Amino acid sequence: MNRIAENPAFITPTVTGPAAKLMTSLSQAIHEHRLKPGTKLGEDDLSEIYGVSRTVVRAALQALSHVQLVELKRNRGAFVAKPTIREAREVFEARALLEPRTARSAAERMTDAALARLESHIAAEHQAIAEGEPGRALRLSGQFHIEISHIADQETIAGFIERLVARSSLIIALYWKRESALCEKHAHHALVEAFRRGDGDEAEAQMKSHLIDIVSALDLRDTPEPEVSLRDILAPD
Amino acid sequence: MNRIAENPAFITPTVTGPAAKLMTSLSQAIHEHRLKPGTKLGEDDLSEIYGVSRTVVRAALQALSHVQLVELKRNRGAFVAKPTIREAREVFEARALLEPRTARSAAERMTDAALARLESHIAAEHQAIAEGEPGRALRLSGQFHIEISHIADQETIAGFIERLVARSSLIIALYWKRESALCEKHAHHALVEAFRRGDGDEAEAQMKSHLIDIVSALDLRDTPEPEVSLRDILAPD
DNA sequence: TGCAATCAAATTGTATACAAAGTTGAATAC
DNA sequence: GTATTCAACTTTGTATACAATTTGATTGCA
Repeated sequence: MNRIAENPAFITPTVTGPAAKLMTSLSQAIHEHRLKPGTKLGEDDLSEIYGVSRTVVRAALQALSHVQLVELKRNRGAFVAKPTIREAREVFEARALLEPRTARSAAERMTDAALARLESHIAAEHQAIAEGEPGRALRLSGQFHIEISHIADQETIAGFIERLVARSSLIIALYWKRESALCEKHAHHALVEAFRRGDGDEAEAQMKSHLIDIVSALDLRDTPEPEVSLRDILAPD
Repeated sequence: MNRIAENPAFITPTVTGPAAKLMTSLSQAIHEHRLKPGTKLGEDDLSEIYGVSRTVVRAALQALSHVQLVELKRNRGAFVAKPTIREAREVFEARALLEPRTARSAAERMTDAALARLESHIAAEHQAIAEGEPGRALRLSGQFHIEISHIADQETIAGFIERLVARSSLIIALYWKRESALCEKHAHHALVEAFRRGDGDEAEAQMKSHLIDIVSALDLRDTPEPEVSLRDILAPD
C-alpha cells in the first residue's frame, strides 16, 4: 500500500534502544486516545507486554514524564497525564506565542520537498478520516504542526512545539466539545496555500486564527470539574 | 548570616528522591562552571561520590539530558553538553521570542512580595560578585530571569525559559568574549524599575535590549570548530 | 617501522533480587 | 452496624550481578 510515510515517533525520543521503542509505542497510543488521561501505567504490566525488564520500562516512563505525557507519583506509579483547565489554557497561550511566528519562518524557508511533505500529511489525514480512524487523523494533524516547526529550522523552538502539541492531544481528549466540527481540513489547506506562495504574513495570520479555532472548540470553563474532583476524592487512583 | 534565600535547584526537578538531590548538585556545578562543557560524567564515579547506586545516577543523568544540560551517548556515557554556535543562536532567538512578552506579563501581575524577591536576587548577585564568586553570580543572574517567568504566572512558558536559561549558562561558558564587561547589573536594575512602576511596555523593551546585550557579548562567529566538525565527519556517533 | 588484528580492561546496558512504601480487605471492638 | 486496626498482598524504589559494547594496548606480520 502506498500509505504516506508517517514519523512513528511523535516526540523526538530522548532515550535510545529498547526504551525508545516503548516510548514511541506509548506516545502513539496516548496520541490516538487509546490510552486515556488518568490511565495507570503499571511497570510490571508494561514489562510483560513489551517483553523487557522494568529497568527499560522505567526509563521510558521517565522520558515520557519529561514531556509531560505521563505523570509520575512517587511510590504510586505512572499515569497518563491529565492536564487541568488552567494548564490547557497555558498550553494554547504558549502555542499562540510560538507557532504563528514559526509558521512565518517556515513560509520564508519553504522548499518544494517540504511542501510535498506537508501535502502528504494532509492526504494521510484525509485518508485516516475516510478509513474511520479519527485517532490516527488527530495524531497526523498534530504532526502537521510539528512538521512546520521543523521546516522553520529552529530546532529549539521545534522541541517546545513538539511538547505543546503532545499535551494538546491530551487536552483535546479531555475538553473537546462534541458539537464543534472538525474544521482542521480547511485550516491546514489554507496554511499550505500560504506556504506555497511563500507568504509569511498570510502563514502567520492563518496559524494564529487556526489556533484560536482550536481553542474555541474546547470547553475550558473553569467548572469545578465534578468527575475529576469526585474521582480524586472518592477513589484516588 | 542573612544571605538571600537561593533556590538551590536551577531546574525544577522532574525526578524525586535521591536522584533529585544529585540532579540539583550537578545542575549547580554546571551553572557555576565548575563542570565544564564536554566533561565526562562516569556512572561509577558519580555513584561513589554521592554514595548511591548507579540506578539513581542514571535517573539523574537522564533527567539532565532531558533539559539538555547533559548529552547521553549510547554505550559511551554522559557528558556535560556542548552547545554548538548554531544551537547558541537558536537558544537566544527563542529567548528573544519568549522573555520580552513574559516580562510584560510579569510587570502587569507584579506584587510587592514578588518585587522584593527580585530585589533580593539582585542583592545576592552583587554580594556574590563582591565575594569574588563569579560562578555563583552567574547562576543567580539566570535565576533572576526564571523568577520573572514565574511571576508572569505561565508555568508552561516558565518551564521553557528555565531550560533556555540553563543552556545559556553552557553557552556563556563556551562563547563569552572576555573583553566585554559584565553589564548585567544595570540591566536587571532597569527591569526592576519598570516592574515597580508596573510598566509593561518598558519591561518588555528592557528585556528585549537586555537579551540583545547578552548576545552581543558572545562570540558566535561560525568558525569551523575543527574538533567538532572533524569528529562528526570522521566518526559519526 | 608501520599496519592490522586480537585480546584485555573498563564502562555502559539490561535483568533480577531485595527493600520499602502503599493498598486492600478482613477481623474485631465498640 | 459502623469504624478502626492490623496483616497480607501488591507495587514501586534501589542495589547488585551479569551481558554487551567500546576502548586501548600489545603482539604478530608484512
